[in-house]
Amino acid sequence: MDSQRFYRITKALADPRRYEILSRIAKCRELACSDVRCDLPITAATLSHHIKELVNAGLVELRREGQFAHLKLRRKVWREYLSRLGKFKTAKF
Amino acid sequence: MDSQRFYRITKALADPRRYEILSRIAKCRELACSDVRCDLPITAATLSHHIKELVNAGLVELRREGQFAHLKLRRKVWREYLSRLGKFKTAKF
DNA sequence: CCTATAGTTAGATGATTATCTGAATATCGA
DNA sequence: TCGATATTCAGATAATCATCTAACTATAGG
Repeated sequence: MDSQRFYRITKALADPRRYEILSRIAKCRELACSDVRCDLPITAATLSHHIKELVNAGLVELRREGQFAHLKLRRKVWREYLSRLGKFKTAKF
Repeated sequence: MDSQRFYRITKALADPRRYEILSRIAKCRELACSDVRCDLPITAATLSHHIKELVNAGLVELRREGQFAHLKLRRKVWREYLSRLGKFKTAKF
């Protein structure tokens, strides 16, 4: 994982609303935007903005099918992110 | 680790400069502010601001001794953060 | 005491960004 | 074709925040 992706992911996680959105996506195999939003107090436009950030960061994959956009966590990327964060502390104290 | 601390940490990591600062602190047992800053292109005031965020997030411990403020990564908190992030993905796909 | 060094605080500024509204596009079902 | 639903886009706004300068406190060493 290169630094640019790493920082984009870190930034993407930093907004609580976006984190919640990602969390919902992660709990399912796949989820449509409208299902993500169901009881969140945000407009569709705002959700669309957050989804774009998550896709840009490489954390979420978007598959279009008819009227729907299906979202999926890219679990490999997520694992790579955790792995890089885990290597952060190099010294052993 | 409660949600407030979790979000503060996530936010604290989201600025690349602050991440670099934390990274420097993590590589040592303890480090003075001036040593953290040595070759960073920021003013002492800016560093002070970042340090405050890291301390507020609970990631860094500050020990005063004479003119110096010694900084140390709170490794237990860091481990707890990683652990919570790791539990993020509950579904198994 | 004086000066240099370490760090903090207060206030200003400019950039980023989360959110909205309103309009647009696309697809589906009747 | 018409209306409903899903999503996106463009532009505006308000909040957040990284950074600076300038002034401040505190300590160490002559």
